[in-house]
Amino acid sequence: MKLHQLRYFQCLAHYLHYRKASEALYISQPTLSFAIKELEKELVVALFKKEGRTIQLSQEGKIFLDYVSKSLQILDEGIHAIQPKKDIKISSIPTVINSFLVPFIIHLQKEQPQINIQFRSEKTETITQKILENQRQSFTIYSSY
Amino acid sequence: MKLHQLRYFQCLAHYLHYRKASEALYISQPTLSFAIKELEKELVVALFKKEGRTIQLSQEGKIFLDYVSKSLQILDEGIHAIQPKKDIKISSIPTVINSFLVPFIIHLQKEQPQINIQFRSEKTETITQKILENQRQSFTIYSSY
DNA sequence: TAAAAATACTCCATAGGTATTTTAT
DNA sequence: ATAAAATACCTATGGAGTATTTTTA
Repeated sequence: MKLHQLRYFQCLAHYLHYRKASEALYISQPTLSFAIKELEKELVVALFKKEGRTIQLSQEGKIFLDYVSKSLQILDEGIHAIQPKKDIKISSIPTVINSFLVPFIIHLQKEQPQINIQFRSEKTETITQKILENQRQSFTIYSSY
Repeated sequence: MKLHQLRYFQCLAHYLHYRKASEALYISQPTLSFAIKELEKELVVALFKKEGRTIQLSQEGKIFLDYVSKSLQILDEGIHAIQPKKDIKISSIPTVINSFLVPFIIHLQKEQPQINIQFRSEKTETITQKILENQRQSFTIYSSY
């Protein structure tokens, strides 16, 4: 049994549609079909039943989904619990804050609420001076936000 | 992250000894070392700390172990919950029951308590007749018990 | 110096892909 | 006739191994 099979199962149980689920998982439809088939083979239990061109969870599938969801949730909590707090400190000129940083940070905070972000508006000379003094690191974010 | 890495982690956390844990897992010591290292790399957290030639769980390792144990236990319960009840019906001549079947079944019941075993003592002719009538299936168990 | 873990490689099983066929409305 | 899932086949990543080196009590 593989962890990814369980995540795929959970996703397919949600969509009840191989193509849509595979898209949500960013994998191909045959890959998802194969993964589910392998999981069912190992469990010797059909997790889904075909009803014409649509699929439904089987009785065992429903039961298994409950356990898998709880199990994965606890695992994810555990992963999160041991992650060190992440700090991002950004110094920027005002123009960049308004045009680019604010929407990016709003998005980032939604996705990664554990990241602590501080930003301050400063002159270009102050920023470059701090980088040169190694008080800050400089890198470029290529973003489509 | 892989399910086997979590099981390996759990086992190593129990033995706190790579060689012993690897033996309990029926894998080689380097394979265990590599698996744990990969897991730590992915988590960006040291799960164990080396104290001379012995190892201990790190603070994060202790926390993670709690979550992993709960998560895996729920998963295992789920797997068990959807398994159909297994039935084994054995017809046998008395000699075989005493010399071979009894110790085997004692062992099997300990390992697989969900399996329902029925056995009955019968004459060779009755047994072969039942097999021929397809009331029972015949197969040979090669066992070292 | 001996026991344990880490490192360096090799190999193969399988997760993933693309192309195609089968199935059901 | 069309949309969805299954099947067939190929590729490449990484999990497992053995052999060896490094580390530490």
